[in-house]
Amino acid sequence: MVFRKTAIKTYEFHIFDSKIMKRKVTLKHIAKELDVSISTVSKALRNSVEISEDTKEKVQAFAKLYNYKPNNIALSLKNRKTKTIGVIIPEIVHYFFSMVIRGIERIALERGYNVIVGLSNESFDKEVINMETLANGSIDGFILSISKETLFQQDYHHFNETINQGMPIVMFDRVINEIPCDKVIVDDLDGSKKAINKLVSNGCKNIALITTKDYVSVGRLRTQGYMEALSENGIAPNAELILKVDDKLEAENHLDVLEQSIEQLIRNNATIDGIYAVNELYAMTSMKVARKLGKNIPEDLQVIGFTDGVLSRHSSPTLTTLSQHGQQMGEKAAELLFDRLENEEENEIYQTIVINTELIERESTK
Amino acid sequence: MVFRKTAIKTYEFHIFDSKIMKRKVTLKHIAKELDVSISTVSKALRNSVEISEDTKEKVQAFAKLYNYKPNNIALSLKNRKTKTIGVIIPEIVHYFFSMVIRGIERIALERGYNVIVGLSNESFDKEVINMETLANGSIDGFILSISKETLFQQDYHHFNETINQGMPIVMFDRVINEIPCDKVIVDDLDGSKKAINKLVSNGCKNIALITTKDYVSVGRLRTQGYMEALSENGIAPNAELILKVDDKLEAENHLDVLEQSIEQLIRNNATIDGIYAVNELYAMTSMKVARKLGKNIPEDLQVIGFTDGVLSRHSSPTLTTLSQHGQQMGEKAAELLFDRLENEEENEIYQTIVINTELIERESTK
DNA sequence: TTGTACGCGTTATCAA
DNA sequence: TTGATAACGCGTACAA
Repeated sequence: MVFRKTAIKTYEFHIFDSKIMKRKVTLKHIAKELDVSISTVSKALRNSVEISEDTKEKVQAFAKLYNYKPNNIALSLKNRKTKTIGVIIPEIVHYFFSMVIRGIERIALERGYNVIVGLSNESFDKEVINMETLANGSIDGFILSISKETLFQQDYHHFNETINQGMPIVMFDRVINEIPCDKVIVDDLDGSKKAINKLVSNGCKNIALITTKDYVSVGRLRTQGYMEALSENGIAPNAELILKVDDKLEAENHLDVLEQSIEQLIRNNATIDGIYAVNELYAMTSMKVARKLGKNIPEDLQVIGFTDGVLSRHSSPTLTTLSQHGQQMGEKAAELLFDRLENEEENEIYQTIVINTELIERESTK
Repeated sequence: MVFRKTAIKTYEFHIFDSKIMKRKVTLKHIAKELDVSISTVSKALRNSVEISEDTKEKVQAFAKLYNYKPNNIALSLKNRKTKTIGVIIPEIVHYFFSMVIRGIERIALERGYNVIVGLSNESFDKEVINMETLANGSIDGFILSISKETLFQQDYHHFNETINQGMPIVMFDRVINEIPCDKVIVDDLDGSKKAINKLVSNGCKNIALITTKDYVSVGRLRTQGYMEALSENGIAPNAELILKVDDKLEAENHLDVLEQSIEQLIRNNATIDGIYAVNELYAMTSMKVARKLGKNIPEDLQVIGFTDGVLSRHSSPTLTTLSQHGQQMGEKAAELLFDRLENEEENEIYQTIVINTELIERESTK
């Protein structure tokens, strides 16, 4: 086996493991082969001044030939940090969450971190299990968005325990104020106001709201924004125009129930000329039902949805939405976490970063 | 500090670290505190018969009190396996890929593995970098789908090197036959035939194809299926009816170009009564353009798309599609990988599992 | 300039 | 029944 390093020097190494190398080569292998000590190899590879040029060249040539790479696990154990973070989200087949992951991943690659993804599936138990299996040394910190079940049960002990063990958490979108950690949220209240103001200034007098039950914090805030914005515009909120969908209905007929509820809402309130929905799917479904009932969009009825996703852009008519900037949220969350991890002194001051929503006007509004 | 284990025994432990425990507790801490050796603690916690009941109870009580959990990194180093796999996909904000991840994650949780996700972003370099940063001991194996750029450049050295180092790979969807590894693919050829047969039996005489350039293997196979199915139905393929979109156009105006091309296609061929598109977006866009040109769907024109996603289910009219069963593909890929990792003897026989497509009929066909 | 010893946290083997 | 030791792979302080 001949390895030519320069025009001048040529090293000859006998093949040091007659069977094909299947296991990764370690410092130990190299040391044995070149008949030096492990630490010499280690130093040589890190170009230490302690080692002679000759030895360094020889070692580096050998290492390159056998494609030596330091073992990450050993480094993690030694350094007491893994350069890996855990991301727990309720669902991945979802435009917003996958955008967040994309943002996290982008920053992680940039700053040399790996990302372990865990799905809670909106279940409290899975959220706990996922966190426990990762909190045993596998990762340096968490980025997460709380599952609906956890929000509903209001059991947050696993977050507090994790934080107490010195593992930082950054929460995004679905957060709990009481937990001491950094947070990245969207301005749900302000977003709602933007939407309602838009509808009002476009001439809407009877704006319906399609939202979720109140235990999902974002739903509650968006509802609150709707109420406040109406008041600010001198419009008295009408309970008749508010539809609270139970989104725990993960049953087969979830969509049917949704459609029926919306149909009833529109039928019972013929004067509805605007709909504000707290997510894209509710908005899409509203448009579908409205058209079925003979309403033209946006002439008879204008629709705005929270959460900008693929559906909004490709529906007919295309949907006016509030973008949450999911990727930006992910990037921000990642930066907060990495900064905290790399900051030596423990900082007990936690930030909450608010990402502004953006009204993206499309065909469903005038 | 009193810890009551049973009605009979009560242990009293003095708080062994007066400041609040921030670092995770280790065997060493426990050993020191209880004044026994580390190995005694280790054995006691694993309920070894070597250790006396008394000691076991005491150690276990203490461990529970301080919430001891073995450090995963140390175990990984010792066992030479991490129980973690790497998943490299081109894009995560994509229904199919996120379904695959969901499938992988489900099996991983079930079998006690963690999942590190890396995004290649369709770039060769990022694919290589992602693989290199993970192949240094962080994971036990890969599941991946090849980036378009890699397919285009046909440079597969990183796959071969990884496999040669004894790290197994399972490829899904976008695979290369020549690489020695397990594979999970969809029957693109057969799926296309199902679609074409459906359109033909529904009365279509002039079926257009909207596909990608040939270097994406799935696009090529789907095109081939279209051709063969037409022949089998006694219809001569017409080059005029085939539109090959260059999907490397990631530019802002990508969608515009797509729309224009499709509009031209339909204008130039007024007799088109069926469109088969190799993905959901192309199919949706076709419907949109067709309606703009005054065609009724499905009366004048029937449309089928490959890849079943959110768009198909919520468009108006809803779209008939071929489902790839992304979640099932992910589950299968994960099982193949875990089985191989847990099988002691090296098995040089690689499987290719073909997942059947399913035609999901909706409103865009009669 | 090179090598020895130690520690990261764990388990397994062997000795006491 | 318990404990000392070695090993997994690495980096570094210190000794030679």
